[in-house]
Amino acid sequence: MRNHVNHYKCPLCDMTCPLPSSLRNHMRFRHSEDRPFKCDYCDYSCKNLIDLRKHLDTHSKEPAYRCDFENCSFSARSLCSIKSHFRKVHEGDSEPRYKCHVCDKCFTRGNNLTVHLRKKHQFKWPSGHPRFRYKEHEDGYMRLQLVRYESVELTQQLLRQPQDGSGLGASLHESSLQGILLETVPGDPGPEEEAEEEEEGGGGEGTALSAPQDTPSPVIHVVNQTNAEGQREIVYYVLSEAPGEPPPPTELPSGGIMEKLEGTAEEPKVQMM
DNA sequence: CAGCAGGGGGCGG
DNA sequence: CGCCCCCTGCTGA
Repeated sequence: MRNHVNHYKCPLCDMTCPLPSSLRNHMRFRHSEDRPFKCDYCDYSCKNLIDLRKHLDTHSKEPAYRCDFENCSFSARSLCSIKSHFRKVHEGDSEPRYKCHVCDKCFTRGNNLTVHLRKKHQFKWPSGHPRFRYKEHEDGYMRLQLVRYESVELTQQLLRQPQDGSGLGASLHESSLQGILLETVPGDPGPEEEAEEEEEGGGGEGTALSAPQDTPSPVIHVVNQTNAEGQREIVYYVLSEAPGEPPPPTELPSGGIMEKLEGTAEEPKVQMM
């Protein structure tokens, strides 16, 4: 009870879950090809009922969803379209809220920012992590989440076993953790302009990656590595348990959400810290 | 070409 | 369910 970490690790990938049931759920979705829910009108099949219902909407001729707002005749064939319409038209929420943390360009949708990050800044997501996560900041903007909350066990395993002899292929970053420069950032959320021996290229636009201000004192491990292709990768690991302090109520939801992202930049202007 | 937006699908919580 | 993925067509610079 002293910490909120995920204790149950998937044997097939680096996912960890807080409960056996959630791990079972994960394995069913992620590592099973069973698609017991089949569409009666086409060859489509999927893994749960919700997705099947979403698919069935695509077979209906007329829009299944209508806007509830007074005198609004907007209709759409998907629920998310209705919701985005409502936010945009009836709640005046039309300002783009997804902000690129590198060049401060704003986008209306997360996936459009994703395209921008990949094409303009050569970001990518590591294997086993199929998407970017965006986090809402104090200023209301959604920005790429550059840290991931890991369990204590997971992080210690990572730091302790740089290479696995068995080659089971299930460890965190496989055996690619050789020649790592490891740097720990103290909990002080001050301006951590900790220049390494590497020179910074472009310079000016470097938006600082700040530790979540609302967390007490997260222990952040910054792993700087070079992968097989010679590209430089930076991986952030954040322990969700700050020693001697209770987990914050605002962030770090009950399960000890873990997020990990690594950004890579092929240019020598790695600025994410 | 970059950005926006609709539609449909995947999947973690 | 919510968030993000991809694919695609449209639009303006």
